[in-house]
Amino acid sequence: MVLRVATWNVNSVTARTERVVGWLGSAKPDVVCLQELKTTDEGFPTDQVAALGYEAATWGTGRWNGVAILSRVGLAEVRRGWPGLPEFDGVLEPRALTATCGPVRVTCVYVPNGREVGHPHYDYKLSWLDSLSRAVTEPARAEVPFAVLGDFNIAPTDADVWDISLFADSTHVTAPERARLADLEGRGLVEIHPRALKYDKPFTYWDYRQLAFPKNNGMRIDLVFGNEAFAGAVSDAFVDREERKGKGASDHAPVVVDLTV
DNA sequence: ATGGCCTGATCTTCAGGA
Repeated sequence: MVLRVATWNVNSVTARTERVVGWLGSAKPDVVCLQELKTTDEGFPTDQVAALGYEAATWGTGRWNGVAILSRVGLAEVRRGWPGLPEFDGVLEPRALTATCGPVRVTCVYVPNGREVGHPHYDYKLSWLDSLSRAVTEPARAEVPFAVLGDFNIAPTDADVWDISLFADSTHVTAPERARLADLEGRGLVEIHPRALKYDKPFTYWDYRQLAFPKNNGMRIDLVFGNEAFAGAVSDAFVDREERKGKGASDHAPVVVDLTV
């Protein structure tokens, strides 16, 4: 079967409901990982996505963070986080959700931002990523197609930001962060590189400020890592840049991966 | 015009985002 899997940081599913529902209807993904819901489980527009045929697993606690997995090919064995998931300021934040959706198992992640190098949130980001690596060790080796996908808040290479000279001493591009991505690859996951539909680089995020989108001052921080079974089934992958356009857009564009499984 | 954003809550100002 052909399966379309996507990840998208929606920057508030409440503010974005119309755009999310519209995109589901036009892109017709089978499985979607959403990040930054910025609402509670009760606040998620479950009925509106159900009307399009999607089951929804959510983990949202309020104003910050929040992740969901939508599926129209089945939704089973849902797990919130994993044992050993670090807390920040004593709070277990809703940043990871895993589910089996038909033939694939997916882990949806919203990796901590880090704020500034040296900030406690940066240390939290690195610890969180270490915890992720441990959590994916087993599914990475499994025969079931598995992917971890979401907003990693890391640009894998210098080419994944519009101007690396502006990122000296910044989060998102540091060696310790990138080492965590390499660690995922060391556990048998490979990065699925999306095509850009315009310009040369498949950026996934453009700041709302300073005309970043029209200038294409973007970053590629929404990433997909698949195990061998998942990567071997990929037929196409691209960034749906069109969704970043217009009034009421998220500051992130969806990353879409097509599989033949 | 040489700076230009968006969200939700603590709500007319702020933190956080990246």
